[in-house]
Amino acid sequence: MSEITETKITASQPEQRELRYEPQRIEEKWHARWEADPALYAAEPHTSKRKKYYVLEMLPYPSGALHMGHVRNYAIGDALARYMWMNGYNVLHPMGWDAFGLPAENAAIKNNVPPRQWTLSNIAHMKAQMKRIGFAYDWSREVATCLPEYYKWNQWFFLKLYEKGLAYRKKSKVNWCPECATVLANEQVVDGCCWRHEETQVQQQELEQWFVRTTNYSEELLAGLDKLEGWPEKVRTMQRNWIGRSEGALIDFKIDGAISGTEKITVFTTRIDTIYGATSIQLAPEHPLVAELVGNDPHLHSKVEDLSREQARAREVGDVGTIEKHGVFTGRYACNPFNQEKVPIWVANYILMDYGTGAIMSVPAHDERDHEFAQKYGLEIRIVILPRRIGQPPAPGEPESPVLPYTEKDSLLINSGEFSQLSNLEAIEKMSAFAEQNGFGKRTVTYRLKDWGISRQRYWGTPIPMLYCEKCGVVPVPEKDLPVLLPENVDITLQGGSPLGRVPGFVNATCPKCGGSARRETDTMDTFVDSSWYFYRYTNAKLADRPLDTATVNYWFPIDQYIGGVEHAILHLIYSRFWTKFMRDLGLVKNDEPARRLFTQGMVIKDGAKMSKSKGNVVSPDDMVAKFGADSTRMYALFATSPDRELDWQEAGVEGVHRFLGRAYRFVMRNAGAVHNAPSGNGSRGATGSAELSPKARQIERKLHQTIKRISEDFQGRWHFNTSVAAIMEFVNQLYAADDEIGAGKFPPGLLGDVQRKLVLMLAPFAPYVAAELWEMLGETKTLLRYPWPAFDPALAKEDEIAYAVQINGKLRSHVIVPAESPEVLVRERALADDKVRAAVEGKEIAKVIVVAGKLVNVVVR
RNA sequence: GCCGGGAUGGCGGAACUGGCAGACGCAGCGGACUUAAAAUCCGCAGGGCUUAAACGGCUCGUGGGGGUUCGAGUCCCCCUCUCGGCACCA
Repeated sequence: MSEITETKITASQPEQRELRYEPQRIEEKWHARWEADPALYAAEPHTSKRKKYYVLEMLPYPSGALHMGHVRNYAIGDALARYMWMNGYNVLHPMGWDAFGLPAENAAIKNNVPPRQWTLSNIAHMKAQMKRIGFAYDWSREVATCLPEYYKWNQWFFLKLYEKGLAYRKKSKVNWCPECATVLANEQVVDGCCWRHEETQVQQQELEQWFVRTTNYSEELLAGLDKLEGWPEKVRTMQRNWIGRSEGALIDFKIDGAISGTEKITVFTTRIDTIYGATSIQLAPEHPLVAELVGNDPHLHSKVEDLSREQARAREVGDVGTIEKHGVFTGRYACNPFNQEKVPIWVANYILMDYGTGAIMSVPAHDERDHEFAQKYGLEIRIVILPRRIGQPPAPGEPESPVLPYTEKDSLLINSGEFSQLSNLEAIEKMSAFAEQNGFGKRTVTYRLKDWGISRQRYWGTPIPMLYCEKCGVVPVPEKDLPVLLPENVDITLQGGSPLGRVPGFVNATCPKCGGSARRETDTMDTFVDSSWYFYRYTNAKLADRPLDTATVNYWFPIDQYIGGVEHAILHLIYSRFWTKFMRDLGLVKNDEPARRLFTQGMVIKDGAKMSKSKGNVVSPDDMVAKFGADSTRMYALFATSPDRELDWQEAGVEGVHRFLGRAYRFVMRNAGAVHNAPSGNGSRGATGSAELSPKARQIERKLHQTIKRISEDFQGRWHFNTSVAAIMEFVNQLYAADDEIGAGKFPPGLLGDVQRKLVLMLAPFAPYVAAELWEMLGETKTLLRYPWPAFDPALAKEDEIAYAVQINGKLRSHVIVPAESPEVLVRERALADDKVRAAVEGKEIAKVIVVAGKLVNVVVR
């Protein structure tokens, strides 16, 4: 690899120069040719007889440079795209940029570069990197979300959301990251910290915010998961948990001694069957009733304040769930509607206002948290469910005292009035119905999923197209006035409030309704809005008067294969599912889900740890490409392990792939000439009949077909491209092993030509540069992307003979070689005739002989 | 705590529905070519024992313990470690 030696050889042995695999030379040549290659463009709908196939990799944030995770992601998608082209599909394989976002502003502050400039130059650089690596993207459809041509449609969608009542404004407690100086969505808070600043604790603040009613689609977002069979179960589970549906009931407890205007507390429970065990009511510190219950009692008041603070702090730190439970008795009582019992009303720090009703009935006997709390404060623990029929002994390992949330079918209610003796599942049914009939409760469904807060107090994002008029109130910007342009030359600082609020030319506007003066909304949209629908825009990226063309979208959608990191399992993938459903309801698209299949690739690590600047273990794609070439870099990313697993980057492994490509390259270099004039066989044998093949040639032919079979199956099935690459390596190794015959010109030229063409075709999805070079060398002119993927002939792939493993009592002792498809009796006979078997069996009784067709014989002796 | 991955040579990893564990690659060792080195080509290669050596033979071996089976990396039960996700959600 050293340059010194290279020069020397070039000088002293010019004839060897050609045999040397020089990726830089090859890749630069093809890189230039592909710059304007129409083969990379998808055909417009119905202009091609090919079936459509939409393969999409998640669009990157233009942070400055590609990292190995990108390379891996795109290498997977690109291999698939190329394979699908070769299999006759009209492939849409686009790329774009998730170009709004905070890092551009941080860079602006740090380096005094305008965000737009910083972003666009990053895009230019990263696009050049992608092209250098040879990804076959249709760049005519490129999208950058920070350009008005794109974000205009974010604003348009926002107006539609507003029109449909799906966007609304409310003052609410929000997650505030002091580092970003902006609000975060719930989804962007990780362990109480900002998703971008893992060290920065999120604070709670009250602000007027725009929200999108994602919860309108809770049920459909959940139900749709069952149908997404092409999505990883892991992602579906994560989304199910995130949506967090629970069925339960709302139950009213009358407050003893009415308070002004309010006389009941409504609790939410999923376990109405335990209601006879409720020994207190617990309210969240923020519950609106608390203030009234506390009244003028200063002691109680400060106690509640403490509880509230404890909860807020726990939330900020992210260890809600582990803090010590505290509470305070309000001195008041409420009435259990089932048994008319008076239970004390408490306020507790473990009750959350934003789930259910912010009030619970506490059942210490059958809920761990309530149990802990009751023990601490000496509240009654009353068992109302037994885990089994009375009179039956406890099963081994079953606790005598069932202080557990029993849900088994044969669990039994006790001490529950007329509901005693019912199983708890029956009880849930009957008690819910009873509560509804008597007007003090009703069945309900609660979700954990919240509406999506999209307001960001940042500059580099899509302006929210709304106006505030003193006379008319909140007024949407008329569609014809879109886009609301993001002003340039804005002074960006991290001081509080939206930067746009300090741009008078932006803020001051005219009310479209009354013509009076109005103030513009100065917040921008969460960048997850941008990425919620970008893949639709690719189908017609230049459309000027609409976000998309429905007919074109309907041709391409749903996405056939979406590929990206699992870190987007919740955020991006829930928002974009929501957006699709919203678009469908607008009549813009007809698909319910954006993507039929989703693949989440594993992370790229180095030395067992995530690559990071602080650890100093970052491997730059540029370095790899410079050292070993793009083909080796991307092929290694597929070879090192299967795409779904974590990949430990080893430079020596890249070098190994480079060596392999060199072997393949040299093989074709040496043998291409021999076949130029030979008939180009459509069958693998060309002009030569089967009978004339030497054993070695027959073996090569067989291996060829076996290899095509393996790779085709890997693409269609499990995507274990690591074994696909290994299979090609094995094949090339066999070609070298036959070099005595091939080198001596003893191989039929038809076969030799076929072998080389198909070898190149198989390399094409993984190492497109060297494949293109060798393809040309073989005298082929048609571009590889439009050349059909080779078919395999099962008859030619079949072995003539099979070596059966022979075991004695399950231990390998020998092998016997028999013709393929020998009947079982023959295999058995040959195995028993084997010397080692006879020796082992000598004087013993053969109990059984097991023959596994095509694999082994096991002789069981006693 | 709950849910879901994972644990296989010196290393990355193969073994697809139970059937020859370690494909392929890296590192290593030996040889060919070379004045020499690099590059290239060929070969060896899980551990232990046996053998002067080679061949061969025996034996142990897929995180640990048990089980099912003619046969288990693969299936079942229990446990350890590890990585991800969720976590007072009532």
